[in-house]
Amino acid sequence: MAATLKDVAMKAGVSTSAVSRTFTDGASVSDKMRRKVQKAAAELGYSPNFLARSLTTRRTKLIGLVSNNFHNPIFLEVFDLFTRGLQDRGLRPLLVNLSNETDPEHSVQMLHQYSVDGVIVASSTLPPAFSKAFRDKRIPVVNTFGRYSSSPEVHVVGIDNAEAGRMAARELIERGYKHVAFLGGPEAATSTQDRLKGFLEELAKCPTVKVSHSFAEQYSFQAGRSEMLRLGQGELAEVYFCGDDVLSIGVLSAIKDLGLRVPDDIGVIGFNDMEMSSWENIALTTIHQPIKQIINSSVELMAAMLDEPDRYPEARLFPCQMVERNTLRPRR
Amino acid sequence: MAATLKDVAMKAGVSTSAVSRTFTDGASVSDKMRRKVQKAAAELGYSPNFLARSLTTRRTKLIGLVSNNFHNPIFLEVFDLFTRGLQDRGLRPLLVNLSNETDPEHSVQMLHQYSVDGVIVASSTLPPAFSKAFRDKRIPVVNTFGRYSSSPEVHVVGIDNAEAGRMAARELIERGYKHVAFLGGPEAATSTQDRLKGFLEELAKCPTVKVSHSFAEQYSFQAGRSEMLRLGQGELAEVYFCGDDVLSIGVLSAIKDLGLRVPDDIGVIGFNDMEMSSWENIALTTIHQPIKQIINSSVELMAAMLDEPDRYPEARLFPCQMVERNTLRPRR
DNA sequence: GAATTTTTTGCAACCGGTTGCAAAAAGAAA
DNA sequence: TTTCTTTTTGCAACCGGTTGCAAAAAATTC
Repeated sequence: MAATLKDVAMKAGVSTSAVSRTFTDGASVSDKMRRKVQKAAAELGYSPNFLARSLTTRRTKLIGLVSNNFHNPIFLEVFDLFTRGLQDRGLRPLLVNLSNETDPEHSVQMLHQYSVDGVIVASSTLPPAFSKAFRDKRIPVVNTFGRYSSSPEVHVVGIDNAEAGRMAARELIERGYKHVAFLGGPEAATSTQDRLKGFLEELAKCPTVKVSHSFAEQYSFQAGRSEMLRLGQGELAEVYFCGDDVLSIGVLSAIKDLGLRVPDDIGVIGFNDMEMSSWENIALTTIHQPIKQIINSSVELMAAMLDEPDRYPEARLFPCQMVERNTLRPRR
Repeated sequence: MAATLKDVAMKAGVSTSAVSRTFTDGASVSDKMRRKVQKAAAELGYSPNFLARSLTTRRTKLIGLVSNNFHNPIFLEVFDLFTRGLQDRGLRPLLVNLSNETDPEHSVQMLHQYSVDGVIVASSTLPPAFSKAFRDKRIPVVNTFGRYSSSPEVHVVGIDNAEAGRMAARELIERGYKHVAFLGGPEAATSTQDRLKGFLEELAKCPTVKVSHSFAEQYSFQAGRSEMLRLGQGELAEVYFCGDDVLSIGVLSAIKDLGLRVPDDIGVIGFNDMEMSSWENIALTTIHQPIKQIINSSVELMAAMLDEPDRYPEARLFPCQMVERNTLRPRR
């Protein structure tokens, strides 16, 4: 149906190579030829077929964007930033939702079959083995929000979760809390483990502060809420460091139902600083994860890898920042 | 690098056709041959290249998923449902973020160049001309959340926004409100116009009820909040029908700052029923838009169009439902 | 104007698959 | 066994492009 290269060549009375060259930048064509071809192309409404082209160039400009986190509002910001960043570089995101996928290996193969130029794994809960599966197929991969390791096997862009945990601990100590608690996301997630580790590490330096911890079943409002309601049955800590903002908001809701006031009776500090946390009726004090920088850097790194596939793996870590709002008692 | 059809054929000592046929279902191959080929393929780690295949089959299984709404939390649910629905049918979403795209025509061409099998336009704010551009290129298109028209030129799946407006009006009348207001999203959006039209239409039947209306600049918390704060300077209505839940939440926040109580002093009814609206600390009374059904139906329709590209355009409309929570005074 | 260099162009092979067609092989009927 | 059907297989052309190479054309130098 649509016009092909051959049609244009015929119409312009030139060889197919000439047409191909007019549509490839950097190729050798005279101005006269280019004009002639462009005229014919315009008349036929021709534009080159990227997929056919990719067969010889071995470049599709397709990037697999894989995630399993379609319930945390912060991921809408993530998708927005990724799609724009990729588009700005002429790359196209092929979105893969791993939420109910039984066999991640299946996705690896599928992306391979679509000849994606690279894959971005945007998740802090997927096992590192998943990202490595792409590397084994020699597909460039960036694990955004992945676990920091001193000897990374794939590129990781994100934050140092252990340091973030320490930061939260220091903040709570400074504010004079004497009984603090960690309310993490899924226990199996590496981000949860690392944040808890850092948190406990720092608090170990202050033996006078009592520490406890527990986990919500997932990063969601209801999970945070029900975990907090459960905790409300027993003795409560003075402040809760939550693994994620959406969890924190669930916790805030539970605290209200328990008849307590924030931050007077009980404090809450979140993690991520998603847009919603700044809403005036929420006003969550939280630790800001610089997702804009993280994502831009991920895209940049991916673009660099397309030119240099065997780049030595690196970890790019960005510092987090406290964002003071209304859910923690003031500093002394 | 990766093994090709030819490699497998050579290794198995058969023709390339035989290999191709073992990987095409419905093709004529003997069991013996199939086993022989599969063995060789397994040893080489071969799997067919979808893009090369698409050249002859003229099917890529790629579906363009276009949206310009990456800030409304409900769209995370939308993307989740779309990606899963498409994946379940072996289709692959190529995500396009139209937010900062100056020239939508550019996206049309790009999707054409990637030979997508179809395009889903998920937006209630994009002009109908955009969807039509795909149809003009003979690319199957479904406009999800699009405007209902009695003579649609492209497939539309969504709700009857005018009817939704009427529904809201009836609800408020029943509850005895005597001064009601419409607080819509962007005035240019067809969904806003249609809802307002229905709303006014129904209220015109009750001349005793006073009606006013205004618009927020976009579907966002801050837009809703600042519009409500502005309205707070003058005389307020008894109840506000908001164009969207996220807008409503901004409105609720403003009302709180104005020192008023919901629903005693002032009522709010939202639209969409996104997950967040059910959170206990929000508990927004709203009109539920059946997005699950809408999206499943869109995917189903898209799948059907792949087999029958010239299907006569239809409008698929789903009824909305009131969801009673805590932001409206009780029915009398 | 001839010789030399540089640029432009077309030929033909190739990228990794699919498929119509006819020949070969296998199975059924006589 | 022979003949007729049916199934399986391979050949070769094709899908829509790109590209190395050598020939042709244009530009430069003497």
